Amino acid sequence: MEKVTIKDVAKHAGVSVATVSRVVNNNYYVSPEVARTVVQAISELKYVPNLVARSLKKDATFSLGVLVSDITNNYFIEMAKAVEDIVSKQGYSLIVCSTENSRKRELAYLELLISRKIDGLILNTTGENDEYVVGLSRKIPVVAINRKIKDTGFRGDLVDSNSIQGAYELTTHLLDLGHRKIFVLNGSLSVSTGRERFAGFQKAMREVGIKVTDNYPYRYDGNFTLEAGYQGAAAWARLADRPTAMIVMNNMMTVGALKYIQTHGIRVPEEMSIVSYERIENIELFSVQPTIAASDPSLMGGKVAELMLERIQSSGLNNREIVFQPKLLIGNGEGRI
Amino acid sequence: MEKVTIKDVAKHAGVSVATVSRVVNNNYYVSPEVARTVVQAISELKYVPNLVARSLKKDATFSLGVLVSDITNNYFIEMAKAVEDIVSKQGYSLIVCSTENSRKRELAYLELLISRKIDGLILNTTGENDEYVVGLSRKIPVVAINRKIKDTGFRGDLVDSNSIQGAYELTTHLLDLGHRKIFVLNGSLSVSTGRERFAGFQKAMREVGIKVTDNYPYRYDGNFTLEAGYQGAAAWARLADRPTAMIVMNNMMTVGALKYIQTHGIRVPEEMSIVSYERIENIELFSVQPTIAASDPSLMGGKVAELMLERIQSSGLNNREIVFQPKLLIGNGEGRI
DNA sequence: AATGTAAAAGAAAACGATTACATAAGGGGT
DNA sequence: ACCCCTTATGTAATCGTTTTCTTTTACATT
Repeated sequence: MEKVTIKDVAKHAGVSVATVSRVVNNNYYVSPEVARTVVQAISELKYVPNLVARSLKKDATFSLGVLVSDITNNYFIEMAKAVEDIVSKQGYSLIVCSTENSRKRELAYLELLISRKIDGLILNTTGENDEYVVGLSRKIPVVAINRKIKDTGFRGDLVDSNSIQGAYELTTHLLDLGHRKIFVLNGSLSVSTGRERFAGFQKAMREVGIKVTDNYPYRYDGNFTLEAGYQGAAAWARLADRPTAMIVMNNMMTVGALKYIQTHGIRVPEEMSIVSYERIENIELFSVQPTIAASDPSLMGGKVAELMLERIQSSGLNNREIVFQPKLLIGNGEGRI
Repeated sequence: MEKVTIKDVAKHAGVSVATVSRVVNNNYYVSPEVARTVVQAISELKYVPNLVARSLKKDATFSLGVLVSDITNNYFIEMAKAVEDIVSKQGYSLIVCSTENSRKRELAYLELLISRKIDGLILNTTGENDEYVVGLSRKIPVVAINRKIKDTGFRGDLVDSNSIQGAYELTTHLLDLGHRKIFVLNGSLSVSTGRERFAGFQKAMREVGIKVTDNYPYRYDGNFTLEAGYQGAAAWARLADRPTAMIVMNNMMTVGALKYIQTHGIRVPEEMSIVSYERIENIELFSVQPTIAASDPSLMGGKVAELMLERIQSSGLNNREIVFQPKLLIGNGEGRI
């Protein structure tokens, strides 16, 4: 009753452990009769193979590490779910961890996952341990999501949303509505996503003749968190000449900004228009529904899974980059000037 | 460079593997000088212990299975996060899986987790494999969340929200506002949560002299999903004599119902008042903000972690039940009749 | 009849740790 | 001088699998 191993099955079936193993993995000559006996014994004893032992021997754990910046962000959950849906069919499990954008946490989790011998890593990098990640990337398959691995020498894939394009389109949308004084609520400029979204904003502004330099006055550099969004909106509110519009570079910050807006009774879009990058869960039910630029996290997750499985199967693949084009979903958070 | 094991470290440091192991686990006599050499060797070779091998030997994987009905439900994410925060300090990792309330999926995950040799199971049961779970519960520590394990013989803990009380208070709240025709949007009656919330509703109704029998006309039995919520609201809408209020038994269904309400232009609370069980993420930003009864998932998760760690450490504990009292958070989704 | 090959099964060596057991040196107590 | 205990280290067994060797048998080919 307690702890039945392959040995017990072998004894019970009157065969060697090798034979039992062969039946379990059915990948070698075993006569039908013996196989039947073994199957019988397995079900009688309720034997279930010890995956830990198997992992040790096979040097493969059939588990994948997923390291995202914020597990509270529904966007990542959707993505992880899509990944799981696919890889679980091949027997893989996910260990999902949240770095909270902390260098230390990320490193600690990376080390933990490595010692747990994960077969592959799916990483939304903080950008602060990228040298380490580069090292990893030549030991195990790595697929980066949304944020590029900074260091050269990285060996792996990237599944990204076209941040420049998305931010460009959001900005253009505001410009088309007549806005010229636009507040930009940036994400972390230390990660590619943050920089590129800002670049997309700059590009659109430049096209209407507005130079957005480093000391652009209508700007708040946040770190993609709810709190940063709240603070960013507060920074907007403190300005003497409040911009008529605001572009927020991710969903969490947008929620934070909306909370500020809500609690301070700011009328949208009369006093301020707001647009945002990335999907927000249940936005259809919000009283203020910002227009958003977004790529489908399920689709992205599907691609991540696909690349990962390929990379696990065949080594020596070149780096690949899959870039999704964000779509604009028009809301009610912006008005014509 | 590739794959450095304890043997390599031993050789490099000129000691036996046993000594290296002792240094790594520092739980046995090792002279300071030798220890220093070993530490040196470890860092030079960048040795990291293989947790798979350790698990096999120690018969402990330091990983916990978390099986919830719906990983898309922020409520469970918050809870899982709280659990992780605590158990990770003791070196435990979480494998989180989503059953989608499917018997088959739950069973498959249970078997997978067992063969992965998890040290403990945290389970939001579907109620359909409870005999199996009872069996498990006498092999590894099990902590149930929100839903009771049906079968007798279960050996483990339960962390729950007082469903009867929560539903009772929500109903009473509506009754106090003058409502008498109240539509009830039930969750799965096959799980304790669903049954108890319904019972709480019945109790409150009985107190004002209304018998809610099995063929109560204002009722829809859903299964805690978004889709069920949508359908439930549709069922309400189809009634000739629409009840003036609706009580929805979990957050996902409430979101579904709100979506129906939104897309069909039903005015809240003029045409219908709505109250709900469990927190909804970002409800502050909704245009309709139902009053909710909820227990704090972080607090509950903290308790779950605590019970689990205790159960891992000492065997032979009695079953424990921790019941959180839900609090009413008043919104704007209901009106006086 | 001799030989080659495929099918079937077992014995035993891994995988990378932990740990029970054995051994030895150094001191303190008598 | 003897014994015993503590400290320090090594040897080897073990955890539960998979898999490489073997060996044996049976059958087809010549």
